Amino acid sequence: MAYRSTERVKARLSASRERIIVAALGIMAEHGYAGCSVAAVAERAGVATGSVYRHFPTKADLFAEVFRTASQREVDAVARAAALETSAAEQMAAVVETFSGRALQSPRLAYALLAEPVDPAVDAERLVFRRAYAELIAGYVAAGVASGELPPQDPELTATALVGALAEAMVGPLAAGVAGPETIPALIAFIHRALGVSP
Amino acid sequence: MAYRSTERVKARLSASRERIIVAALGIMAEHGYAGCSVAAVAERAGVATGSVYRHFPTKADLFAEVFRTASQREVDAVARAAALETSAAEQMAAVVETFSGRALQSPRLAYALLAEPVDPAVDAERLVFRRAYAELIAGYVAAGVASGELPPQDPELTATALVGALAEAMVGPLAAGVAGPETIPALIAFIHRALGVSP
DNA sequence: GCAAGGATTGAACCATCATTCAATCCTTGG
DNA sequence: CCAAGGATTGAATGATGGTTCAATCCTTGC
Repeated sequence: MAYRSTERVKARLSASRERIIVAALGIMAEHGYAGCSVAAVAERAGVATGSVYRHFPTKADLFAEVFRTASQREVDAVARAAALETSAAEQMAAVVETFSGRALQSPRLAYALLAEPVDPAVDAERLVFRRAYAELIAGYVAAGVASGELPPQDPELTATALVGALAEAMVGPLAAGVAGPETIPALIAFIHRALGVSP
Repeated sequence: MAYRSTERVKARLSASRERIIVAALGIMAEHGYAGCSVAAVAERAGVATGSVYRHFPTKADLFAEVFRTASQREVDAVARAAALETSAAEQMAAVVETFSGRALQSPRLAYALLAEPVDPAVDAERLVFRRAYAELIAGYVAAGVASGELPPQDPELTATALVGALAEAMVGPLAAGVAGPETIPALIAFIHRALGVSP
């Protein structure tokens, strides 16, 4: 027994794995999911095609993880921004501003995460992403209802519908490349009405 | 010149074409877009694989037309139901009821039309579908704003966001197979709030 | 330095379908 | 009935791109 994987090797392995994920994310942000062949990801990561399969059993598994990582980052950013606010109305305004601001900052990535046609197995990960947003929003809605700031409603349904509204309202601007400056305030107004925020 | 296509032949051709579209729709409704190989469509239509290409230059063109046909049917049904109502509030309630009712009636088809991963060229057709709904709704919203039933708002944005909300709220139930009986009334309540319908 | 065995390579492999096309069948006008 | 030529067939073709694997390289402990 002359070889057993040691810390140094393990570190290199996990660095490779990380580079592959970062490379995949980078290509997604630049060329969308469509540009993400395994060969392209491998080349950008500086490894051979076959090495990708040391770390991920299939391409779908790799991209499930990529989606998970990227999505988590988005949800975290939105949650962080919303947590600075106190009322449900302000929290939701922060959600919209952060979500749209980040999406417009990286439109290609946002489009890939939200709407680009992808492998069905990866698409499933999108549901998780959207549900994470919905959970976040549902929390704010429930608190708002409990405190009397918002009228009685099913927080889950409201949150799900709002996620859909937000995503749909962004797809147009993302395709166009920019959103008119009035889009985001108008969207916030819409969402405030939908929540039943009293004017 | 001993052969020139005659009426009878033209009729047979267009019947074939129609059968192909119907077959494609049927398979979509039963097995989703994923089950729609050209060979499967051809077999169901009772023609050879190659004959499909007498009528459509590519598979994407075939399915663009299939999506267009199916979508138009949906939009028409919704428009017909909404046209029976007079206030924006009632019109939107009719939109939601018709849309969700039909979706839950043919969940597989609804999922394919709304959210299933498809060829990018076909996906583009979905945008048209969603925009058609948005236009329809925008008309009702604009009328409601003009009559003073609804508060001032950008009808296009409201309509787009509502389409997103509606679609998103249906994806869960479509995946689960059924919607709880309270889902639709709750969705109507949400949409009424979002429109600013006074209670 | 060396043998053991894991890590890495990248060209070959292969599965999946969309698409094509040579052969065949049918329809038409004479 | 015939010849012309379009319609139809379905097996072969081909493109794509994920996946594999024999060969090679590296690392480890002695």
